[in-house]
Amino acid sequence: MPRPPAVADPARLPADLPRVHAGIAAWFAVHGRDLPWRRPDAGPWGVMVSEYMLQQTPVVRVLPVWLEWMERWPTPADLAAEPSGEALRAWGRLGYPRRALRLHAAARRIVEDHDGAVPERYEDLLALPGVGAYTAAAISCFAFGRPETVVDTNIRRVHARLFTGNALPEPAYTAAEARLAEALMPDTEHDGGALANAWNAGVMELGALVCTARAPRCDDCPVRDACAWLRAGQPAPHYTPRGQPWAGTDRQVRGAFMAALRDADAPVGREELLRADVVLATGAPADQLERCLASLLADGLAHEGRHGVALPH
DNA sequence: GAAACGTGGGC
DNA sequence: TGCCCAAGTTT
Repeated sequence: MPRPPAVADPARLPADLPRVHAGIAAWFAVHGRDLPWRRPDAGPWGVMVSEYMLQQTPVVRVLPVWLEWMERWPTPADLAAEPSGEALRAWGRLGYPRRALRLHAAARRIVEDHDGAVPERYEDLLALPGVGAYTAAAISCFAFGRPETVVDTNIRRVHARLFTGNALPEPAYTAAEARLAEALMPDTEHDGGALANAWNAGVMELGALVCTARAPRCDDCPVRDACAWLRAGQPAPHYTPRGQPWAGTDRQVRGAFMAALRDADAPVGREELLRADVVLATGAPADQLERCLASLLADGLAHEGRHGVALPH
């Protein structure tokens, strides 16, 4: 079986790639947001917490929760010393609460296996619960300046437009995209990772602020002259049918149970929990309520003891 | 590889 | 109003 080429076809890279690098770096230096986890005093743990919270959740909703977390748990050991239920409660309504559970588990792993310090290496980060390819690269690069190739949804969209000429990337991440992303990384052998950090962060920020999914602000783009999508006349995206509706789903019902448990300061009797206002508001039938509660218990997002159901210990 | 997994805001 | 989207990971 032939190996794929190590880098993207050089013919597909723009001849003025260095100019693109410089343009985005300069734009980022001026327009990049002053987010607290980008400040030097945030530290690796601050970066790590932000990356978990930002998985599928917008910056504006993460900001206040991140500030609370960093004040309350300034180190992995501080979080590791708490019951997991405290992490779930402090997670609030960020969504996908298993991220809080995994971040708590990762903090305990860091204390046990890494002497309480967030690991620097991609492979060590990848081994932590809740850390996938994106998050491992992001922490390694943004917290430690390592030249890892970071690819998130913003970066995929910028690449699709700037270099491939498509309005949006395909739903599934392809090997060709990964090769392109690798090939685009600036040569960072001798600069301590500063170029890689600026490139990854700059492209991501460009995607978040200018090269947005809908209504991109191309007039404000520092690399519009090099954009394959603009050159092609901004062809419209072809939307692929999306996932299930929200109303009536297990996700809605599970979310309602978690909201009820977060608001309770003591275990709630099973019958009382099933009749909580937020739970009843879902209009879900009894069998669905039972199934969802059972799944939350199985996932470790809730715990049932003698006195009722509560967030886990 | 598809499907599941929360929540809220924008157009 | 409904559909789309938001710094993904896991099974």
